[in-house]
Amino acid sequence: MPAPAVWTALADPHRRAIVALLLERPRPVGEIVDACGLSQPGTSKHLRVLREAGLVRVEQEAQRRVYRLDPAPVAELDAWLEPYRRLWNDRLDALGRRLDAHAREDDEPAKD
Amino acid sequence: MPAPAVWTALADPHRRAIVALLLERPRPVGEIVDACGLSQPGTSKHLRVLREAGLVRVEQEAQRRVYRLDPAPVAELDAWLEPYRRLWNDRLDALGRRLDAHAREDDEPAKD
DNA sequence: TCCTCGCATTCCTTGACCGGCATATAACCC
DNA sequence: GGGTTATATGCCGGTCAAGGAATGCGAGGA
Repeated sequence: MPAPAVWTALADPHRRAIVALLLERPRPVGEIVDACGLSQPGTSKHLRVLREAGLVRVEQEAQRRVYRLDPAPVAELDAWLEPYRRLWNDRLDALGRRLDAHAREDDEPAKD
Repeated sequence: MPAPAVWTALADPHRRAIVALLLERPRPVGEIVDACGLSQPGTSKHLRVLREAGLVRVEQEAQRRVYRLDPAPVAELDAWLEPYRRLWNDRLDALGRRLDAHAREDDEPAKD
């Protein structure tokens, strides 16, 4: 169960964009500012939210601060999804069974 | 890429609770009201948000309305997570490689 | 037909969040 | 030390969401 802060952090499109940027590689703030077309203070505040949610980590590198994605909370999201995967796996299984059935009786008229 | 509405819908803890309830089985509104300890109108409004995000579907059954989880948006969430899985899979792979290396040179002194 | 049950919608108030601006802070360079 | 670069924080106005109370509305039952 991901921390609620993770959900609220990812609820904002700008922050999801930032997370996507950091997926490619770690970046200093200035680069993020340029990429997400927001003011520097605004970007910094979003980074704060992501930081406090544990989604990103900062590393001070000379006068710049490099932000890096932390995999753990995203992994928790993945774990949260786990029980839901049954939903569409069951559907695929059922579809597979019906396809198998059709293959075995492939010269009978369709009954569906 | 899940619709933004899916993210905002799941950002609320009450709505996540409702989704978890509907994961077990479809339920009429009254049951959801009892379970999530919220007023009936409040619950109904949350259900509306979930409905408009496509996360749930309603089926009128006599005088009751039965809500049922729709797998598609959750599957989109799963797809969104896909590129991020590399993050912790890479870590596991690296760990695995190091374990293999240790196994192969298991009488040499550790160099890490 | 009237009444009741189950649910949705509306109005309202409060609180949270978003974005911009101005400003503080900290590290580096001269 | 003074100035510059890079980032964070505080304040403010606008917007939007959440929860409660009252109400609307359709389906069934007497």
